[in-house]
Amino acid sequence: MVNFAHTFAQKKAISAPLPRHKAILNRKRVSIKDIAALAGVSHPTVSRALRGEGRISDETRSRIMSIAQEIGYMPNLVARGLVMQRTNSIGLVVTNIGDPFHSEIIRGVEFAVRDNGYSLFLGSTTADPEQEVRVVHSFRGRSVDGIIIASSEVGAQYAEMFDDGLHMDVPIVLISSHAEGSPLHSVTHDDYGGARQVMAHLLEQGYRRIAYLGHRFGGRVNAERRRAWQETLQSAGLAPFLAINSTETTLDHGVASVNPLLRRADEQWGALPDAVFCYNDLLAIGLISGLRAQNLSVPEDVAVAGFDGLDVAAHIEPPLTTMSQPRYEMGLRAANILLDLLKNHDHTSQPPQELSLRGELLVRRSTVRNSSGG
Amino acid sequence: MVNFAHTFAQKKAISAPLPRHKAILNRKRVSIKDIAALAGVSHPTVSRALRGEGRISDETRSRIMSIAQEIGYMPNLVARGLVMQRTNSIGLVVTNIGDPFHSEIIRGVEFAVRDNGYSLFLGSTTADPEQEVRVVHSFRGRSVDGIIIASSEVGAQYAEMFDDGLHMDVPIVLISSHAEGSPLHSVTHDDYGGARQVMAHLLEQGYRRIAYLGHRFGGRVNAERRRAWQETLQSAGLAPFLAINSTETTLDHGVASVNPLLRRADEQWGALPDAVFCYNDLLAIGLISGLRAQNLSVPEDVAVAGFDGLDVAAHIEPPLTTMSQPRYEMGLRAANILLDLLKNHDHTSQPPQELSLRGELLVRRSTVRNSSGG
DNA sequence: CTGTTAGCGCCTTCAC
DNA sequence: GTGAAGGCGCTAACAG
Repeated sequence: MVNFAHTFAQKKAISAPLPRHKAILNRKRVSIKDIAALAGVSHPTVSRALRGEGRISDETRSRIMSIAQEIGYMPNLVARGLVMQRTNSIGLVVTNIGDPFHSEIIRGVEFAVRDNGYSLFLGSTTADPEQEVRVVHSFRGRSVDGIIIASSEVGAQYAEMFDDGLHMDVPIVLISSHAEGSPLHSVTHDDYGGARQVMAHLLEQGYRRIAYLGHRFGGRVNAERRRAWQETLQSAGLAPFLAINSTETTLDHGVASVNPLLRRADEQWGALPDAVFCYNDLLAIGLISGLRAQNLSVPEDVAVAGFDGLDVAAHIEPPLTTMSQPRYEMGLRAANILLDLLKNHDHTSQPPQELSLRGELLVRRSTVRNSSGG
Repeated sequence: MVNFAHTFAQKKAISAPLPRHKAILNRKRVSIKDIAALAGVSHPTVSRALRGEGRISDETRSRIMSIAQEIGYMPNLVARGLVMQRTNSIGLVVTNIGDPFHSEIIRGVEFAVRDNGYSLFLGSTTADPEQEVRVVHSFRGRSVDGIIIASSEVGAQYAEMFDDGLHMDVPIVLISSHAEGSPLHSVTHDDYGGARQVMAHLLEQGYRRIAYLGHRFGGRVNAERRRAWQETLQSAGLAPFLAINSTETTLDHGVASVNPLLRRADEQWGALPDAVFCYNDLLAIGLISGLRAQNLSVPEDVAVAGFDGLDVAAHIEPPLTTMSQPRYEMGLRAANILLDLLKNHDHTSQPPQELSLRGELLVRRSTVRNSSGG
């Protein structure tokens, strides 16, 4: 089906020298010394030839190249990393790989990283700050050239750890850090602005008793979304506020939030909430499912809005109104910031880059009454 | 919030020696030579002390340990990897990180790997065989100790590439390979058996015109599910068969499958299909969404069954009947097989391990008429 | 118990 | 243009 020899022959020998003959890979791995012996030159010469660097006669170069390809030479990146003090690898830390928000970030980072010839270490933390620190340190032990941390629980404290901000040996870029005020490179989503948009939409639709279903351990991100909710209601002269906090942001926790939510609403308003603004889509989708199980219909009885813009949000019933974050792009941009920093050999002198991206409000039926739209 | 110094003090110095004083990490990274100089011993002695190996007086050992901790020593895993010919890292190849099926596999692998002190390289292929080969070779260049490949498009051909099956320098474990008959270590799901269960359920519910919505590039996996579908219908004396193939397995492709499906059904049966068995949950959820857009109700007009057991499948409307694969466990088991192989220094002599896991049929409302269950 | 010597595979001065 | 020597940080073999 796939002709590997052919595949190989088309690539530059140095970047991915594939063996002409299968079976060659079985031998102990060949080094530049082996090539040198076969070519009758010294290994530094082979090294230069393979990297296309230095003045070398075309004749010896092509001879070396063809031998390299013949015996299936493949540069040892570990050895190169040791001498170069640069591994061409970066580490990515996420809290939960299974969460669609994070998996899109991983996808973006992976693409950018691979596209630039780097390799990617992946580690997860399950939102445990100590585990996060442990993973970051393990990456440093691996001598990665840079680190990206999504949903950091530690955030600004890295600056303290490393004493004076960015002056650490390996640059760090944060994505949607849960921690406050990081003097570090970062890519964030405009959570406050986005949440204001959602709230404005809900008010415009005529909802007044708007509850917030938040994330107890959501740190800065949750705080921003909640603040937008609260300020919007205050500006509109609406009170009291009803907020519930979920300890995790899974579908099941969304379902489980229905009862406390309805109970609290009954206490405060003696009625159902008009609408619920959820910390994220998983909670929102779970909530809708739970409401349906209680024979409450969305949006007629209770409207629901989410946050994130998961693909599946468009395909549930009713389709979910949500603030779509450019998750893939956030990963991509974070990786590009890091790779840029790495080009500058002296990344420690760079001022912190702070990039804030805007999402897009996707209005769907879960918040729109008297409409057949989707 | 988090006291790093404290966190560190509790760990063994060798595994994660954190600095007592912040700011120490700013210095050029310290090596065992620095410690040796401070302690007035030779570096090999430091090396031995740190690894708790060899006979060393308790006095010098503890002196070395405390100096190491004091100056924030951290072993350089690149250097260690070079001399040990073993990096304590493994590579994981997936086709699409964003796909929930793969992200759960990643999660399982990552957990097992980290739990055993290994690091994880991640690469994706977008289902391109050449890209898959490229990623695998880049991992070999990184000198990973082993490789796990999910949904391989190449599969058995690795054996050919490496001439005689398992006798390659780095062991490979396949998860749900799309390619046929691999003489390689593998973890698979019993797709044929699982699909038989789904089909038996559909027949039992009285459906007769059962279509299959497949994955054109699903290889072995798709073939097995489709074969189960076809054989079940044949055994039941049902024909003709209606199968549609989607080029990708996304929600949108599920939506887009509605029209060709209904057209074909009209041609073959002059009626709607009774039920549609889908290659996976994403296609199924998209299909349901698309049917709803045409004012067709599930399961009354058309029943729909999926495959994978995504969490969200339980929370859409109607809840989706699906064959739940133990995705996380598949990743976990694959990693454990690999790690076991790695303990045996001579993994080349091991016979291929082939593990087949069984899923669980989750019957929900999308295939059950005249019922209020879910 | 500890120091000396050597080398993993590669790159980078320098000479020639 | 090319070879010789040295070292990245670590572990391994052998002395003592």
